[in-house]
Amino acid sequence: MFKISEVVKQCAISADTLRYYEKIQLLPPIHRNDSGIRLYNKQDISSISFIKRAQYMGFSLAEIAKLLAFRKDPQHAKTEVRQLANDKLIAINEHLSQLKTLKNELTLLVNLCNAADDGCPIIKGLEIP
Amino acid sequence: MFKISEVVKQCAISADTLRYYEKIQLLPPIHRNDSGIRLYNKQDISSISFIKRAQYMGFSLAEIAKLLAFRKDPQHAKTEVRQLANDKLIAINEHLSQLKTLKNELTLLVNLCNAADDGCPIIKGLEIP
DNA sequence: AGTTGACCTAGAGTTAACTCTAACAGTTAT
DNA sequence: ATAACTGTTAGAGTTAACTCTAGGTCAACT
Repeated sequence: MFKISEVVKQCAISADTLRYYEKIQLLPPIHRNDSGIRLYNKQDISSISFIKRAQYMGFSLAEIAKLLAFRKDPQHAKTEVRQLANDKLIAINEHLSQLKTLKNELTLLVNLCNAADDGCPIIKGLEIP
Repeated sequence: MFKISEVVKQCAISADTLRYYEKIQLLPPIHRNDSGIRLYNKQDISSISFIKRAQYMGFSLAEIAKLLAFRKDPQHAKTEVRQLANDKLIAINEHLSQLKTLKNELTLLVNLCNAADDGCPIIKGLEIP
């Protein structure tokens, strides 16, 4: 059983965020001691790690809530979760190609900038369209 | 001179957004006719295109405000704008590598999902750490 | 006994970038 | 002339995901 400060350290998350997750029911009501202090158990820690990892992987908290629900009933999860992941992959690919384009354009402009005498080519580049 | 509805079509932007940009002084006060109707001139259209393009390129409205200011005084812009673009490039590279990792992990999990019999490997994959 | 320090709460504030609402005015079409 | 359309405003609401504030309790040290 871990007090909130221990979870803060272990999971690299703020106490506010932990309480917030509980408030929005992303986490279940956490067990309390007689003084009302939250005591997180291993399952809670596992859920928090799950949340952080899923978040890093691009899932929103709303999506993570579904994933956590599915985690309790894996038999029924397969199709829906795969759909969720597939949708994410499509979005990520779109995002990736946009970022690559942006990177190329910016790199070009920054390089041009090193050579230019008059004005700033970054500004000019943005003016073209 | 273009009425707001024309700008909406030409620039693929909402009237609300145009008025919002003027309110936050990203755009200058737009010329009005006797009835108080906004009439955008070519310079305004150019600024709006500039904004949209810069936005697509990953600049925030706050950054774009600076770029627009610099656009009026290109002589002094070079260093600062290049710095802005350089910072953006660094952030984009970071973002790109994170997205690539995420894509690889998700692809792997989705592929595993096709083969699994018990539970959902996406869920299990998230549980590992 | 007193003072930190960690913890608690409800609720407000933050951020970016819109988006919507209500209520009104002027323009165009029939 | 009347209905429909397009425009106007100030200001409130939205979204996600926190983050902070004020005011309080409780346990541990000095």
